[in-house]
Amino acid sequence: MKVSEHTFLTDDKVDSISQIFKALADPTRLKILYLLSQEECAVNHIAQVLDMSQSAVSHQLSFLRNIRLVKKRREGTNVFYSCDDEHVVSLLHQAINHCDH
Amino acid sequence: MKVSEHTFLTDDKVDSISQIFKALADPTRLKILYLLSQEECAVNHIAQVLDMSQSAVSHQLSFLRNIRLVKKRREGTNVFYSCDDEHVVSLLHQAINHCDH
DNA sequence: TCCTAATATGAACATATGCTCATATATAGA
DNA sequence: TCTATATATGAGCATATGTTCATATTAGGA
Repeated sequence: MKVSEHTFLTDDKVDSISQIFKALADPTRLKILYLLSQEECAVNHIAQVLDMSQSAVSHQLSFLRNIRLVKKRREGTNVFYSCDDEHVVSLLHQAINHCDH
Repeated sequence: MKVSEHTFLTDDKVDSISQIFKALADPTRLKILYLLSQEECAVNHIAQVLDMSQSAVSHQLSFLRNIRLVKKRREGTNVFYSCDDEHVVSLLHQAINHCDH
Protein backbone atom coordinates (compact mmCIF):
# COMPACT_ATOMS: atom_id res chain seq x y z
CA MET A 1 0.00 0.00 0.00
CA LYS A 2 1.34 3.42 -0.87
CA VAL A 3 1.59 6.06 1.80
CA SER A 4 -0.99 8.13 -0.07
CA GLU A 5 -3.51 5.29 0.08
CA HIS A 6 -3.53 4.87 3.84
CA THR A 7 -6.39 5.89 5.99
CA PHE A 8 -4.91 8.11 8.66
CA LEU A 9 -6.17 9.28 11.98
CA THR A 10 -5.75 12.98 12.69
CA ASP A 11 -3.47 13.87 15.58
CA ASP A 12 -6.47 15.17 17.50
CA LYS A 13 -8.28 11.87 17.10
CA VAL A 14 -5.22 9.87 18.09
CA ASP A 15 -4.88 12.00 21.20
CA SER A 16 -8.48 11.65 22.30
CA ILE A 17 -8.54 7.92 21.62
CA SER A 18 -5.29 7.32 23.49
CA GLN A 19 -6.65 9.42 26.34
CA ILE A 20 -9.58 7.05 26.73
CA PHE A 21 -7.30 4.03 26.71
CA LYS A 22 -4.92 5.74 29.11
CA ALA A 23 -7.76 6.08 31.57
CA LEU A 24 -8.31 2.33 31.36
CA ALA A 25 -4.62 1.45 31.38
CA ASP A 26 -3.98 1.99 35.07
CA PRO A 27 -5.02 -0.84 37.41
CA THR A 28 -6.39 1.59 39.99
CA ARG A 29 -8.57 3.48 37.53
CA LEU A 30 -9.67 0.19 35.99
CA LYS A 31 -10.89 -1.01 39.39
CA ILE A 32 -12.62 2.29 40.10
CA LEU A 33 -14.40 2.30 36.75
CA TYR A 34 -15.40 -1.32 37.12
CA LEU A 35 -16.79 -0.59 40.57
CA LEU A 36 -18.67 2.46 39.29
CA SER A 37 -20.06 0.41 36.43
CA GLN A 38 -21.81 -1.66 39.09
CA GLU A 39 -23.05 1.14 41.33
CA GLU A 40 -22.80 4.80 42.16
CA CYS A 41 -20.24 5.21 44.97
CA ALA A 42 -19.08 7.77 47.48
CA VAL A 43 -15.35 8.53 47.58
CA ASN A 44 -14.66 6.92 50.95
CA HIS A 45 -16.61 3.83 49.96
CA ILE A 46 -14.36 3.38 46.92
CA ALA A 47 -11.29 3.88 49.09
CA GLN A 48 -12.44 1.20 51.52
CA VAL A 49 -13.50 -1.31 48.89
CA LEU A 50 -10.29 -0.93 46.92
CA ASP A 51 -8.08 -0.50 50.00
CA MET A 52 -6.67 2.81 48.85
CA SER A 53 -6.14 6.18 50.51
CA GLN A 54 -8.90 8.74 50.21
CA SER A 55 -6.47 11.11 48.57
CA ALA A 56 -5.38 8.69 45.88
CA VAL A 57 -9.00 7.87 45.05
CA SER A 58 -9.95 11.53 44.92
CA HIS A 59 -7.07 12.31 42.58
CA GLN A 60 -8.04 9.51 40.22
CA LEU A 61 -11.71 10.50 40.29
CA SER A 62 -10.65 14.01 39.42
CA PHE A 63 -8.67 12.62 36.48
CA LEU A 64 -11.64 10.55 35.29
CA ARG A 65 -14.02 13.46 35.66
CA ASN A 66 -11.76 15.78 33.66
CA ILE A 67 -12.11 13.51 30.66
CA ARG A 68 -15.81 13.03 31.40
CA LEU A 69 -15.75 9.30 32.06
CA VAL A 70 -17.44 9.81 35.43
CA LYS A 71 -19.78 12.39 36.92
CA LYS A 72 -20.43 13.41 40.50
CA ARG A 73 -23.49 14.20 42.60
CA ARG A 74 -23.28 15.76 46.03
CA GLU A 75 -25.52 14.63 48.87
CA GLY A 76 -24.67 16.37 52.10
CA THR A 77 -21.03 15.81 52.83
CA ASN A 78 -20.89 12.80 50.53
CA VAL A 79 -20.08 13.00 46.85
CA PHE A 80 -21.34 10.13 44.75
CA TYR A 81 -19.57 9.24 41.56
CA SER A 82 -20.93 7.21 38.65
CA CYS A 83 -19.97 6.35 35.10
CA ASP A 84 -20.79 8.97 32.51
CA ASP A 85 -19.71 7.22 29.32
CA GLU A 86 -21.54 4.02 28.48
CA HIS A 87 -19.37 3.42 25.47
CA VAL A 88 -16.23 3.29 27.58
CA VAL A 89 -17.98 1.00 30.07
CA SER A 90 -18.75 -1.22 27.11
CA LEU A 91 -15.08 -1.24 26.06
CA LEU A 92 -14.14 -2.22 29.59
CA HIS A 93 -16.65 -5.06 29.76
CA GLN A 94 -15.54 -6.34 26.38
CA ALA A 95 -11.93 -6.40 27.52
CA ILE A 96 -12.97 -8.32 30.62
CA ASN A 97 -14.81 -10.86 28.50
CA HIS A 98 -11.78 -11.09 26.24
CA CYS A 99 -9.58 -11.99 29.20
CA ASP A 100 -12.10 -14.55 30.42
CA HIS A 101 -11.74 -16.48 27.16
CA MET B 1 -24.12 -2.34 48.10
CA LYS B 2 -22.09 -4.15 50.73
CA VAL B 3 -18.48 -4.89 50.09
CA SER B 4 -19.26 -8.61 50.21
CA GLU B 5 -21.81 -8.23 47.40
CA HIS B 6 -19.49 -6.70 44.83
CA THR B 7 -18.23 -8.55 41.84
CA PHE B 8 -14.48 -8.21 41.93
CA LEU B 9 -11.82 -8.70 39.34
CA THR B 10 -8.83 -10.73 40.43
CA ASP B 11 -5.50 -8.92 40.48
CA ASP B 12 -4.30 -11.10 37.62
CA LYS B 13 -7.28 -10.13 35.50
CA VAL B 14 -6.88 -6.44 36.33
CA ASP B 15 -3.24 -6.66 35.30
CA SER B 16 -3.85 -8.36 31.98
CA ILE B 17 -6.74 -6.05 31.11
CA SER B 18 -4.77 -2.94 31.97
CA GLN B 19 -1.88 -4.30 29.91
CA ILE B 20 -4.09 -4.41 26.85
CA PHE B 21 -5.30 -0.87 27.42
CA LYS B 22 -1.76 0.30 28.12
CA ALA B 23 -0.75 -0.93 24.70
CA LEU B 24 -3.48 1.23 23.19
CA ALA B 25 -2.84 4.21 25.47
CA ASP B 26 0.28 5.50 23.74
CA PRO B 27 -0.28 7.58 20.56
CA THR B 28 2.64 5.90 18.79
CA ARG B 29 1.46 2.37 19.48
CA LEU B 30 -2.08 3.40 18.58
CA LYS B 31 -0.90 4.60 15.18
CA ILE B 32 1.17 1.47 14.64
CA LEU B 33 -1.73 -0.83 15.52
CA TYR B 34 -4.13 1.15 13.38
CA LEU B 35 -1.72 0.93 10.47
CA LEU B 36 -1.24 -2.80 10.98
CA SER B 37 -5.00 -3.26 11.16
CA GLN B 38 -5.05 -2.05 7.55
CA GLU B 39 -2.09 -4.01 6.20
CA GLU B 40 0.93 -6.08 7.07
CA CYS B 41 3.95 -3.75 7.21
CA ALA B 42 7.73 -3.91 7.29
CA VAL B 43 9.48 -1.99 10.07
CA ASN B 44 11.01 0.70 7.87
CA HIS B 45 7.70 1.24 6.12
CA ILE B 46 6.04 1.95 9.45
CA ALA B 47 8.85 4.31 10.39
CA GLN B 48 8.43 6.25 7.13
CA VAL B 49 4.64 6.39 7.23
CA LEU B 50 4.55 7.53 10.84
CA ASP B 51 7.67 9.70 10.58
CA MET B 52 9.46 7.93 13.39
CA SER B 53 12.96 6.54 13.86
CA GLN B 54 13.53 2.90 12.96
CA SER B 55 14.69 2.25 16.49
CA ALA B 56 11.61 3.69 18.16
CA VAL B 57 9.35 1.66 15.88
CA SER B 58 11.31 -1.52 16.53
CA HIS B 59 11.13 -1.01 20.28
CA GLN B 60 7.37 -0.51 20.17
CA LEU B 61 6.88 -3.52 17.89
CA SER B 62 8.88 -5.56 20.37
CA PHE B 63 6.58 -4.33 23.13
CA LEU B 64 3.47 -5.21 21.13
CA ARG B 65 4.84 -8.61 20.22
CA ASN B 66 5.67 -9.45 23.84
CA ILE B 67 2.02 -9.12 24.74
CA ARG B 68 1.01 -10.93 21.52
CA LEU B 69 -0.90 -8.11 19.92
CA VAL B 70 1.22 -8.39 16.76
CA LYS B 71 3.15 -11.15 15.05
CA LYS B 72 6.09 -11.05 12.66
CA ARG B 73 7.06 -12.83 9.47
CA ARG B 74 10.52 -12.59 7.97
CA GLU B 75 11.05 -12.27 4.22
CA GLY B 76 14.72 -11.81 3.35
CA THR B 77 16.02 -8.82 5.23
CA ASN B 78 12.53 -7.48 5.78
CA VAL B 79 10.34 -8.35 8.74
CA PHE B 80 6.63 -7.91 8.23
CA TYR B 81 4.40 -7.25 11.19
CA SER B 82 0.66 -7.73 11.42
CA CYS B 83 -2.06 -7.74 14.05
CA ASP B 84 -2.42 -10.96 16.00
CA ASP B 85 -5.42 -10.14 18.19
CA GLU B 86 -8.66 -9.40 16.38
CA HIS B 87 -10.43 -8.61 19.61
CA VAL B 88 -8.04 -5.80 20.40
CA VAL B 89 -8.34 -4.50 16.84
CA SER B 90 -12.07 -4.47 17.44
CA LEU B 91 -11.65 -2.46 20.64
CA LEU B 92 -9.51 0.02 18.72
CA HIS B 93 -12.03 0.42 15.92
CA GLN B 94 -14.85 0.88 18.40
CA ALA B 95 -12.93 3.61 20.17
CA ILE B 96 -12.34 5.32 16.83
CA ASN B 97 -16.06 5.17 16.04
CA HIS B 98 -16.79 6.50 19.50
CA CYS B 99 -14.61 9.54 18.85
CA ASP B 100 -16.21 10.09 15.44
CA HIS B 101 -19.60 10.56 17.11
C1' DT C 1 34.15 -13.41 2.20
C1' DC C 2 33.00 -8.47 2.18
C1' DC C 3 29.62 -5.02 1.89
C1' DT C 4 25.12 -3.23 2.31
C1' DA C 5 20.33 -3.02 3.86
C1' DA C 6 16.98 -4.10 7.35
C1' DT C 7 16.05 -4.94 11.92
C1' DA C 8 17.01 -5.55 16.98
C1' DT C 9 18.72 -4.17 21.33
C1' DG C 10 21.08 -2.12 25.51
C1' DA C 11 22.14 2.15 27.96
C1' DA C 12 21.11 6.64 29.09
C1' DC C 13 18.10 10.49 29.56
C1' DA C 14 14.06 13.49 29.94
C1' DT C 15 9.36 13.43 30.89
C1' DA C 16 5.10 11.49 32.66
C1' DT C 17 2.70 9.14 36.17
C1' DG C 18 0.64 7.78 40.60
C1' DC C 19 1.20 7.92 45.21
C1' DT C 20 1.76 10.16 49.95
C1' DC C 21 1.61 13.93 53.09
C1' DA C 22 -0.18 18.04 54.63
C1' DT C 23 -3.67 21.07 54.28
C1' DA C 24 -7.77 23.41 52.26
C1' DT C 25 -12.68 23.37 51.37
C1' DA C 26 -17.52 22.18 52.06
C1' DT C 27 -21.48 20.62 54.59
C1' DA C 28 -24.20 19.12 58.59
C1' DG C 29 -25.21 19.18 63.40
C1' DA C 30 -24.75 20.90 68.23
C1' DT D 1 -20.17 29.75 65.55
C1' DC D 2 -17.56 25.60 66.65
C1' DT D 3 -16.68 20.92 65.54
C1' DA D 4 -16.67 16.70 63.02
C1' DT D 5 -16.94 14.29 58.66
C1' DA D 6 -16.24 13.94 53.77
C1' DT D 7 -13.85 15.41 49.92
C1' DA D 8 -10.38 18.13 47.13
C1' DT D 9 -5.92 19.71 46.03
C1' DG D 10 -0.93 21.28 45.76
C1' DA D 11 3.87 19.87 46.44
C1' DG D 12 7.20 16.51 46.47
C1' DC D 13 9.03 12.02 45.46
C1' DA D 14 9.97 7.47 43.48
C1' DT D 15 9.04 4.80 39.60
C1' DA D 16 7.61 3.97 34.86
C1' DT D 17 7.75 5.21 30.14
C1' DG D 18 9.24 6.45 25.40
C1' DT D 19 12.78 8.19 22.84
C1' DT D 20 17.58 8.65 21.03
C1' DC D 21 22.19 7.06 20.20
C1' DA D 22 25.37 3.66 19.37
C1' DT D 23 26.01 -0.79 18.15
C1' DA D 24 24.81 -5.73 17.33
C1' DT D 25 22.56 -9.10 14.47
C1' DT D 26 20.67 -11.13 10.31
C1' DA D 27 20.24 -11.99 5.44
C1' DG D 28 21.18 -11.16 0.52
C1' DG D 29 24.23 -9.91 -3.32
C1' DA D 30 28.86 -8.99 -5.50
